[in-house]
Amino acid sequence: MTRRSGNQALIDRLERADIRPSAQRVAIAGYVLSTADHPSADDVWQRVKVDFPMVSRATVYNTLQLFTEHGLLRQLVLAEGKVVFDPMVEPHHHFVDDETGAIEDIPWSALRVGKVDELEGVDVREYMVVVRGRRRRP
Amino acid sequence: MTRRSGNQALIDRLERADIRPSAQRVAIAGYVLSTADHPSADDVWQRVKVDFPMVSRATVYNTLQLFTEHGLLRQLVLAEGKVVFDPMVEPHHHFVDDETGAIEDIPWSALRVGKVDELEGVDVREYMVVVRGRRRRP
DNA sequence: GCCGATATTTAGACATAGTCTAACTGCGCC
DNA sequence: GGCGCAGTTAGACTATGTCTAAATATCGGC
Ligand SMILES: [Mn+2]
Ligand SMILES: [Mn+2]
Ligand SMILES: [Zn+2]
Ligand SMILES: [Zn+2]
Repeated sequence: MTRRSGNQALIDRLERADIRPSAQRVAIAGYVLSTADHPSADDVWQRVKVDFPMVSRATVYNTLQLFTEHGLLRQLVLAEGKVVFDPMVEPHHHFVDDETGAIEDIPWSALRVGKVDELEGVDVREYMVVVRGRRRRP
Repeated sequence: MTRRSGNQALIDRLERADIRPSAQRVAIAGYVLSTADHPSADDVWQRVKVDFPMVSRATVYNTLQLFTEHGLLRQLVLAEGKVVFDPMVEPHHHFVDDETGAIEDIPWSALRVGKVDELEGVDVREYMVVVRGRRRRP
């Protein structure tokens, strides 16, 4: 299965991450590596199927796992029953809307967290602030 | 179904929270309201069944939900595939051990978070720092 | 270009957390 | 004692995620 391109940048990105750019992987990457949403695996599957109806659920799950292992995505667990994927792999914080469940990024510099290095007896790998509440009506 | 007591304090606590203290609810409360763990619903079920073998899974789920609605517990989602319950309802932060999955409380005063009130366009209900890493070998 | 080896994809079975339903139990009140 | 209701129960059902075994695509050597 080959794909007419415009996808060269995406293919390069996968190859730089040591991932063979199969058609399915490029299709999945095309959505998930550039979204500002924080989609679940099934969200990604639904979206990719629009352009690529034959892609299987297993392939989407496997591919998201692969991208995560190769540092292109992060997995987040912020709400019940759903792992979501985040293409912003640099440290940042998150806001979770109580009403809609939407997850939004908060830039690292927008909040200030102190004294993490004073925690006793732990080697910290990462940390983030999770803010919950409501987006204000405009 | 009646239960020999020593449970009067627990019964009072449920009644103060406007919850009728059935035998099942008292048994569940006896574990979940005083644990330092952050147990899942099925963890609670397994534990309560030791002393109370006939309790059903639905009752445990319903009761934990009820306790949460009445402010005796909080639900946390910090790792995949499992909602956990936390009897410490005051604001605090959490450490998640990458190796064991164990969740530990970090007192509110142990970390310092600034600029949350400067976030634009959101009404903040709560926030916490989630720290991930490894507990250091002693 | 063909061929065997390897990597990837696929459908569907399986596992598990959580929800829902409909029947049953037991207590409070007449 | 019988009625009504809150609470409990077993089990069916749903949804997310994992696993398997077979099919397919790609690659490197010829
Ligand atoms: Mn979704
Ligand atoms: Mn558990
Ligand atoms: Zn993010
Ligand atoms: Zn806690």
